[in-house]
Amino acid sequence: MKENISKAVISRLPRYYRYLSDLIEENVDHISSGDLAKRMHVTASQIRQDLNNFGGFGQQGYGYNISYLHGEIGKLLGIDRQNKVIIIGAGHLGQALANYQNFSKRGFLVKALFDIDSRVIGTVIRGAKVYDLKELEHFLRQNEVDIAALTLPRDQATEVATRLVASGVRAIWNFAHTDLQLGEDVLIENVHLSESLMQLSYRMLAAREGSGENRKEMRKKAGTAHAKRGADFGL
Amino acid sequence: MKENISKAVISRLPRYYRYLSDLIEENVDHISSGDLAKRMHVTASQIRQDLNNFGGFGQQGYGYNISYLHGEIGKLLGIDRQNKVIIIGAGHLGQALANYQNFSKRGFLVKALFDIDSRVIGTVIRGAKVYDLKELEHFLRQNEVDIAALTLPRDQATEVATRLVASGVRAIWNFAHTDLQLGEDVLIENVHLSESLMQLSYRMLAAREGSGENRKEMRKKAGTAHAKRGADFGL
DNA sequence: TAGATTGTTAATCGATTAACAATC
DNA sequence: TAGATTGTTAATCGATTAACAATC
Repeated sequence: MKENISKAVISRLPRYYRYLSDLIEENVDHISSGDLAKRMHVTASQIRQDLNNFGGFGQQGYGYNISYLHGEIGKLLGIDRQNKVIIIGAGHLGQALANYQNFSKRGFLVKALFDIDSRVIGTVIRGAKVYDLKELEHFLRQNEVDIAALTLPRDQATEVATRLVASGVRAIWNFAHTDLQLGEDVLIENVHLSESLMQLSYRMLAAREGSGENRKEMRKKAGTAHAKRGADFGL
Repeated sequence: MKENISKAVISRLPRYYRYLSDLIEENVDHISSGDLAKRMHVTASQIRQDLNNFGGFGQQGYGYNISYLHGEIGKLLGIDRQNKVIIIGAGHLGQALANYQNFSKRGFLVKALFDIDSRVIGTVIRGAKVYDLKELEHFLRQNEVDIAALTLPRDQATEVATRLVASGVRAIWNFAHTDLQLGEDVLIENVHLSESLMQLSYRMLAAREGSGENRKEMRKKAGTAHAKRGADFGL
């Protein structure tokens, strides 16, 4: 197994895992890189290169045994074990995560939530209690925690993250719209929802321009704008 | 302005935008690529290359005017206009999105939500009404919609997406854990939360291995495992 | 003007794709 | 065995970084 797997490869592993899960559902027991490539709309070369970063999971003339490969990728992703998660911020997003079935299915267990709002403190969400944020350090002394999800406003994120790290948490799943600058030994995975939405918005504009339409003068509905404005701009 | 901007560049634009917003808050009025690079932990070269895909926004010997550059990137990202959004699935995640202030601040206006659960149908979230999903087509005939966010279970995603596209929606922000296969003219931006979490989980394991520890035998807390197990595995 | 810093070309690095010998 | 398909090397493509002349 290679030492440094590139981020691009890692980002594709969960997708392979998902497609293999689907194939198991369909009772397929093996598949070639070529056939999997067709399903996933990638090249067979990429699949073989990606997998061979971790070992030779296939067999010449046969392809890949699906349940074996599924298991191996699961191990790589740490899905074969339990990961204890706490959620800081029990607003809608925090509650959405706590309720999300896909996580517990993959071994991510929400052990507690934390908030500063007395209206949610003390409530229980899918078996996980919402604590007062003041009790964070106390909780972390008593309980092992692998991952902390930050679903709180940007201006509180840095302070809470610092407290988490001081109490030994080494992996943060950050939904706050800020770049946390913590120690080198702290892993941070960012989910910046508004950035994702802005990328979609960019692509919408680019697509409109690509189709020969003008940006400023355009109506929202592509079809309408086309008819009304197309002639003005050399379409 | 170049024709085809790479996905890598586009994905960095919102981050530039955010840092520029922060600089405006700090009343800084211009900055060199070198200083911005330091703040953002990227290379100055990358910043200059990225920006020059869209035009020469800077000035030799001076740097970049922040409010001008901020405005230009905003235009590129489509933040200077209103984008009408509907949300399909008024569960926790859908409600989290509907409540998210950052979106409306950037011109993304939630016009309506849709659900099949009679307990939420008819309620109003930040001024947006929750409709019965049956009324989707009727709503889309009466109202312009730029973006539909899909926050519903995986097994309903494809069907709803097909209906959206049939009714003219051309941009989908997909939170369902599946790859939607729609027409070439339909833009899809995926947010696969569980894949993000799995990547974090992968990196946790990789970090542990990198520090010379054994995976199977290890305790959860790195410090403890180190002391207890380090000697066993050639540390 | 002199100094600073951009815009842009060239060099490097990394990731993807193609090709094919190895082998099941 | 013959055919299929992997694992892996080589070729290509693209993205990042370095360098520097242009210029404010």
